Amino acid sequence: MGRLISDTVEDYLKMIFDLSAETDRVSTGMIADALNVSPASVTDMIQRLATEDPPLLDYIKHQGVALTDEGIKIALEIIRHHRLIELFLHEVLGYSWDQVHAEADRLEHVISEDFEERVAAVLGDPLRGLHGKPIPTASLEMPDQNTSYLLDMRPEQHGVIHSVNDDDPDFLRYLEAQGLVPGAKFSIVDFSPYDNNLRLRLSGQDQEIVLGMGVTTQVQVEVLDFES
Amino acid sequence: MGRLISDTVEDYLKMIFDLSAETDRVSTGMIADALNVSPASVTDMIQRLATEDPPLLDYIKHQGVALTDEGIKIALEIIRHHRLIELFLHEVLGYSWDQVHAEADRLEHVISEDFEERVAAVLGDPLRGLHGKPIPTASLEMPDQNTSYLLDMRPEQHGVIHSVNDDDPDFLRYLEAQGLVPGAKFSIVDFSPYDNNLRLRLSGQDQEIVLGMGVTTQVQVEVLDFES
DNA sequence: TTATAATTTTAGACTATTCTAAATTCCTGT
DNA sequence: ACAGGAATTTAGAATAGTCTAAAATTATAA
Repeated sequence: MGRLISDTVEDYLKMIFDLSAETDRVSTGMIADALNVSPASVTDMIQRLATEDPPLLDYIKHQGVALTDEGIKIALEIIRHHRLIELFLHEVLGYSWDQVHAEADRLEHVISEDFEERVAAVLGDPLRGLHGKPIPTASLEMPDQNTSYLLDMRPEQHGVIHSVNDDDPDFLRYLEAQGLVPGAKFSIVDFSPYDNNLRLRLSGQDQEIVLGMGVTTQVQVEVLDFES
Repeated sequence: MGRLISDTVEDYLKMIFDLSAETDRVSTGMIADALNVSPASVTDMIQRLATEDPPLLDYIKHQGVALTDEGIKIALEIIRHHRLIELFLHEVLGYSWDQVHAEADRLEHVISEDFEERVAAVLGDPLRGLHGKPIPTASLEMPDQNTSYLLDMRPEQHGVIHSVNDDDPDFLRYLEAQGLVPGAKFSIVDFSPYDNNLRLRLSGQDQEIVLGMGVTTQVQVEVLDFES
């Protein structure tokens, strides 16, 4: 417990956790892009984290990294902070859903366990964040969510928006304007295989909307068995 | 405005502001003691801050430093953050008055202007902090408070507790147990010139309490013209 | 007023994080 | 199977902040 983890290290671990959703091993280049630092800096850092005691990363030269259990624990702690803070900023201080991310990115590193607990209590121990993502539990379990990407849905299928990426305020305002918020139900009307565009209709709305990969890769859904 | 001020620099400026209440020029040694760093580190830092553009400190070798107007502005910004956050933690999250300081010391550096404004609004733009100290206004004016130290009061005088130092949780719990909280009225009963002990009675209480310099130097009061 | 003590400053070094540029390794396509 | 290009790693350096030990300055006090 008593390890001294810098904000920078926390950012690396959190980002590697996110990127691990895509690939088994996360490459130096992916991390560098995501964190806006040079690949050389990433190599330095991951080598350091892999030789910590206990190691936070499992690193194989030229093959990228995977988080160790220890690394996962730290990442989940920060992700829990982040999502609780986002919800708190919205519920208690009236932030809009596109404003919360930047503030949470700074606060997540400095709050105490006590702060975390009190915020969770005020919010009623929420299971999901403002953008739909699950919040790791106090004992750092990440609930399974049986979701898929909107990208992979096809005509005739029905679904409900589960969660969206929270890091781009413009994108979030766009989604909200379209009604693409967690909980919104929809049916797929058409799919265009050449550009991967999806045409869908939100339940309760007449108009159809067409979404390209810039959107469909950023939105996670639950597929429903029938229209409801 | 767009200067990049590190947390460390903010801590130096805040501390120098506090110490400036005592002396005109603040010495290297005082800062080193207060921040728990070596005198050599302080010399390095104050030389740097005095040669910033614009300078944050006015520094004369071997004679200590004073804040420039620019330095004062930054210090007041952080002090405003600190005191708003302390109040917020108490009012909204139920922290006790001895718990708030450590948390505020970390949060004060990372909150945005937006956060500051929203918290101030939720709290109703308070003028005084949890421990009685004035809160700098949004435009960074520090309200005058016409107070003196409890230390300097003498028998027959009456007063009201204005504010107390917030940085020692044990001390704060002790004060609370004694009823020595901002707003409490009292009369001085006796003064012992050899040990500087003061005997006083809180209004509404029969029992008298004796306080030494360890307490009376840490408590600020408003002197009242008559008992009320 | 001069020696001694206290304080402050300088010098040199360490850690964390970052960078650029050069070297190395891996992968892919012919 | 190997040449070229892409990705990664190494090497060397910068900055912010800290330290200890030594040198310099100021203050004290006989």
